[in-house]
Amino acid sequence: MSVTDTAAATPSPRAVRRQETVRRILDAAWALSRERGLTGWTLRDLGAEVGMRAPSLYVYAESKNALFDLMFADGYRQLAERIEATERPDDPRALMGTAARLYLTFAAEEPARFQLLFQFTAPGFEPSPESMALAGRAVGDLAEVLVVAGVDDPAEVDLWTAVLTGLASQQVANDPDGDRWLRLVDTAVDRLLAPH
Amino acid sequence: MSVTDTAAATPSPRAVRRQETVRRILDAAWALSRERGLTGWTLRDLGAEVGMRAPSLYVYAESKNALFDLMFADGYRQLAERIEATERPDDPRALMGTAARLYLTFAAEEPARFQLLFQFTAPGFEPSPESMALAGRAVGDLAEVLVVAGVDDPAEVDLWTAVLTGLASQQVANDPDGDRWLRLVDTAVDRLLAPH
DNA sequence: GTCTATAAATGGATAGAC
DNA sequence: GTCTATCCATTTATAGAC
Repeated sequence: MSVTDTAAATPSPRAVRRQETVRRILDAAWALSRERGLTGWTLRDLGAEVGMRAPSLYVYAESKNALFDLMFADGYRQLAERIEATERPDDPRALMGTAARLYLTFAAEEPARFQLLFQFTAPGFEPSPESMALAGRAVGDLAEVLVVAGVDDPAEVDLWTAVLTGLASQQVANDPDGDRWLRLVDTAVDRLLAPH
Repeated sequence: MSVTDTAAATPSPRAVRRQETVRRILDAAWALSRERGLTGWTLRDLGAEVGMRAPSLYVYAESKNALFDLMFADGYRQLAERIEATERPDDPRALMGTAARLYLTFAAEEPARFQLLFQFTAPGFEPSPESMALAGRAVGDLAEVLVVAGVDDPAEVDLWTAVLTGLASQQVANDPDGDRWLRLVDTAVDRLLAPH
């Protein structure tokens, strides 16, 4: 095992420091995106926010797109954590409602994150295969919940993703500080899940 | 009445030529947006497409945002025409289905137009009050159809706009050349309209 | 109304010193 | 790892000739 091995059980102090700096950069990037939108800041701005000059950022990401990719992966990691931390009701209808509310509140609480993760709104950005795998896992989790609720038609998964992202995007775009679309989630679940 | 009055019953030849040039510019802008995305072209590109240099465009629009606003208004005019040209079934359920299909196909056939009209995806662009009035009229038309279908709760209008834009955005983003979400429209109408 | 020329500003990225 | 300095490309917009 090499001295610089970052996957070591006890990572080197150097690797730890590096990870901490990446964390600070990501936090700053989210903060700027929250304040000015996903495309509303430059590398200079980000450097200033984190306490360094723009060129120094290249030590941690080889391009601005690579930075978006770090944010993309970070966002899906946050979603996965949220899913893991949420209690799963036994009742299928309740489970479905919980899942829908989870996705919607996650989307609505950080519009910029929602746009990056679900609407690919960053110009010219395409997620790396590794990041896409994280995204696929999230959709898989939703499909899994649907199966428990007795819905196993792939077309149903499409319908649900459309409805959930539709509610989220209306909420984020037209009532970012309110709950005008958030509070429709139970109605939507009832209608979509009604016997048919 | 002045000689340059553009609202005259018989517009001056000069005004006609100007309108024709604006039309050519708009067509070129839509073509470029279709090929490269709404933000994928510059004023230079647009000028080249229409057969002039970038600075000449300023004769017809005082800024790039003003150009987006012309496109925005043009898009809603296209939607209004489409609505007007569509037969309205007497049966409320059939009417609702027709309206939903109209919106969805309109959105899906030109992703860039959908993004500009319904997702405000152009950077820094905000529609003028005049253009927003056109947009409001379109939502009003949908609400009107819902009333005919026996749905008059404002929250229902919100739910419908969310579902329709959700289906449209998934279609546009994930299956631009197919109909994976388009074909879900009747299912969606049935579920949302089911007695409750 | 269209052109050439150019301003003015932005912003991603690199070189090389420390 | 961070810095200064700078490159280089892009792009909106303006001035003024034709």
